[in-house]
Amino acid sequence: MTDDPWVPPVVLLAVDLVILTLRESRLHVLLIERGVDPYKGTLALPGRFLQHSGEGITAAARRELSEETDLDVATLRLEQLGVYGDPGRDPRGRVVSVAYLAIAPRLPEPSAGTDAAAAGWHPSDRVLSGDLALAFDHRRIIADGIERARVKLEHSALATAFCGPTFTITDLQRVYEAVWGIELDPRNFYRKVQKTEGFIVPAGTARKSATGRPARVFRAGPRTVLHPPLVRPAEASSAKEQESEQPPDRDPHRTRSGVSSHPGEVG
Amino acid sequence: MTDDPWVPPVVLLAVDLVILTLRESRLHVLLIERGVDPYKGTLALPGRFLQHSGEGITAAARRELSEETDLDVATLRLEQLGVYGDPGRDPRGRVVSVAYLAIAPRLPEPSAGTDAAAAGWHPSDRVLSGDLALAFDHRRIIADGIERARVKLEHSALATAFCGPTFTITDLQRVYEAVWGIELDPRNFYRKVQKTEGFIVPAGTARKSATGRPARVFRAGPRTVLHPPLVRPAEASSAKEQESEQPPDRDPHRTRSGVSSHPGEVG
DNA sequence: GTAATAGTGTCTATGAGACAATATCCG
DNA sequence: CGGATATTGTCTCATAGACACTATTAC
Repeated sequence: MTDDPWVPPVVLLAVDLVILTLRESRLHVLLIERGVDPYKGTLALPGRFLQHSGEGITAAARRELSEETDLDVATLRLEQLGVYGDPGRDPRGRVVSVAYLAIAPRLPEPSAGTDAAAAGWHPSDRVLSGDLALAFDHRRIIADGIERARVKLEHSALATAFCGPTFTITDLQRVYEAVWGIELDPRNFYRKVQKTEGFIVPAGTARKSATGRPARVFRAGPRTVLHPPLVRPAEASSAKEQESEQPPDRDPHRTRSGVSSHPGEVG
Repeated sequence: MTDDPWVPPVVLLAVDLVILTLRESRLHVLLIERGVDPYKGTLALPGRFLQHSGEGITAAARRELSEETDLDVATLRLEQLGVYGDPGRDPRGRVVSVAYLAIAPRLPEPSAGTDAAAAGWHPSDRVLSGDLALAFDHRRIIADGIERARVKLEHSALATAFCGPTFTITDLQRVYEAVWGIELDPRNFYRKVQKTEGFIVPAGTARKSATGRPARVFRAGPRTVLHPPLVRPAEASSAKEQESEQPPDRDPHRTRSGVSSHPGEVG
């Protein structure tokens, strides 16, 4: 806050959503195809400008989320990722965007939003690898969002948000494997998850599968913070990220896991 | 990003800085006393509006930092904390503020900034406890910043940023103790820090102290990410924070340590 | 039976935490 | 020397990871 009497310049404020889900054991992100310039025809994150001066930022994000998904917005969580406001990131002028991260269980095909020619799920690795062209700085926002999800999987019960109301321990393992991009030992994972009291709780009957022994079914427990954390192996960070996801380090306080993967770090 | 042809509302964009340092083994935050309304005479974070439409957000933050401290800005690190943009947080209108976290070694008394009647260091616990009145939502911003620092201490070499160019292992321990608000065993801390290769490296001669055996001197090493992390004990999180720092939970994915202590989380 | 997945038991290496013991300064 | 702090050593317990083994289904 400054007290300068002179009138400061104004900016346009937008929200962008990184909505992640699992489809066929792979991490996907929801993208829309832009219907107008700039970047007409290019894939982009769902987002919108603030509708009016009194609209809260998270309120705008929540509204956008409900437009893009058919889910009950009240059950979904939104977490602020950060601000992306480089001058020149949007040719229309000074647009500052607040990015949010949302995790969704397997969804039906998304309903096309008002301003979206098409909305659909895209594998995260295709996005990160540069296989797909993205509008604005949205590739970086997605990379930051995925890294945030990776970290949160270690320390919070976020993984259950990828699953439906009930799930098996194997389901949960697939979440970790997809987001972290590695394989885990099912037996150690099983014990680890079970031992973390309150993480998951039994939910009735066993679920039969086409083959093999039916698995017990669980639902998310009251515990939201994993203590001790479910540490991801070193490979899960260094290996995959350095080649694809992370741009050259800009700040010494970021590296392995994106402990400081928050946008806007500067030296 | 939305494609609506209609003109969206604009907001004023500001940056606010949470600058932390250690003084007499206690965590302090830099505050200025506001010279004009609103909140004239109240303590607040140093901050400013964007100077012109082409100014980058981090550039603005860096500029504000150099105004408030005499330090070489190039050596300091700025990390984005989040966006604080609730309607009504600023009586002057729709002001959205991007908060940054900076860690500083022991500084000389700060130079009064242009718009500050006075600038000075204040113990963090007095701020968090509500002992001191703060302008706007700055108490929450500070709480978020401190929590971020606590987490980063676990996973990154951030602690060295609190120290001068060289320091002893005991110096480093005091950083952890002050930020985490607990006491650590010097012997275990010593080994732990030494074992983490690249965290700190010897820097020449031993430093003599008034009493006791002189300690070896180190400087920050190349390693910026601690792997495995320097886990803080459970008491360091739950105990202190629940009473003072954290408001009632708003999101199930936050609790112990502020894994998700990023602002703006909503259900 | 076999195939396949779920779940349990066990061993080992490593790290955390407690804490005794030693080293090196000042006076 | 005694007081104080630094540094090293050692012991114990808990956990992670590897992996053999048993259980329960479908066919």
